[in-house]
Amino acid sequence: MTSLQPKAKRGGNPVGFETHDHAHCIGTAISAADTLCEQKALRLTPVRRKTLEILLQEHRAIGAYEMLDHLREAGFGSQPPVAYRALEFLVANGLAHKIERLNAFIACTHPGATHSPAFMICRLCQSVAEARSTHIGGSFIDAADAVGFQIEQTVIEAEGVCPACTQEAKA
Amino acid sequence: MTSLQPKAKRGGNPVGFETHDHAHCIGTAISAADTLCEQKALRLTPVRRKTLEILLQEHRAIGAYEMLDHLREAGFGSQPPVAYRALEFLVANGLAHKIERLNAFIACTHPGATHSPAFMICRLCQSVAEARSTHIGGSFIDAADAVGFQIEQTVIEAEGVCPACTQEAKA
DNA sequence: TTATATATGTGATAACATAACATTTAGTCA
DNA sequence: TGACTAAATGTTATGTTATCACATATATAA
Ligand SMILES: [Zn+2]
Ligand SMILES: [Zn+2]
Ligand SMILES: [Zn+2]
Ligand SMILES: [Zn+2]
Repeated sequence: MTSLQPKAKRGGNPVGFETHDHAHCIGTAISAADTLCEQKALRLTPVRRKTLEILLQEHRAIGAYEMLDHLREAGFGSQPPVAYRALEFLVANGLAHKIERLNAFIACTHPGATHSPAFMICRLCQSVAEARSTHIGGSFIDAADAVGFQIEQTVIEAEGVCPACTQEAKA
Repeated sequence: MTSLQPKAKRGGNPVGFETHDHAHCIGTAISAADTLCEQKALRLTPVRRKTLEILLQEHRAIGAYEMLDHLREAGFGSQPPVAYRALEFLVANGLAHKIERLNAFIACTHPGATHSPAFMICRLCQSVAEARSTHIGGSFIDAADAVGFQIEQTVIEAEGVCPACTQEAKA
């Protein structure tokens, strides 16, 4: 993990390439998840909570089998459905997302509001940043409307090189 | 396959939900591929050509193992790399695309120009339409530029209900 | 021709994902 | 409380998607 720091960001910009107080970031996210689950009467059971904690701790996209390894170490079941079911719960309730390009999962950086996320995946350091994608998805929705296609869900992912890796390449 | 027909399209609109002269569509596409490969000094070998023909013939997203079945029947090798390598060639050279959401492949509807395609996937009839996505990808590129992320490739896919299936649902 | 690079065939295996069913746990209500 | 029900978890087995490694064949270049 490098500490090279790209330009500062403001609300509404992508999240994930900047340095930050990670412990605080985890705590905030868990609290938000607790609140959200209480409001929606969802059960954030131990294995689901641990799964979310691992996603937040790692702060990157994690495959289901890598997650399974973590869960096993934490004393939970050791078979694939254990991981897949917990991840499915988190994704279904907006606490995590699946990165289709990577067959991997990542914690949502702004859970609560329903949103169609967009991701930027660095092919060099494998970091993944989530952007609020209102306008990105918006133009897609317009294009779909024009032909009568009813969008229910979108997958918007970009692969490339993150700011930090771009800097390193120049150096 | 239904023959219900949504609104007509013009150039620049999505392709794939309308009825059309399929034989002509295949012939045109193969010719275009021949031309493109000649220009770029690419080798459209028998197995690669057959793979493209199958994608065009089926006119839908096809998994690698289904493709492998077709290739085996056509007298080619019967092991997974046969299909994956041919598909990789077609994708790398813009003659086909991978639909990440489906882990499947589809012929490009307008090969030649480098483009970042966007797809609309019907969850009812499994049809897939490719849209020219200049402005869709464009807004994503702007968002990435704002944080210094260098986009090299994009995955833009929408899942929902196509015009024909929407009509059927109403009826 | 000889050398070199590219492409293909094949067997084995890795990585990702789900079906089916038994067991346990959490909430409901007589 | 205990019996009932629904939800969640554990586990076995299997299905699906993708790649590695290496031998062989084919095309291109010197
Ligand atoms: Zn999110
Ligand atoms: Zn990077
Ligand atoms: Zn295309
Ligand atoms: Zn449809």
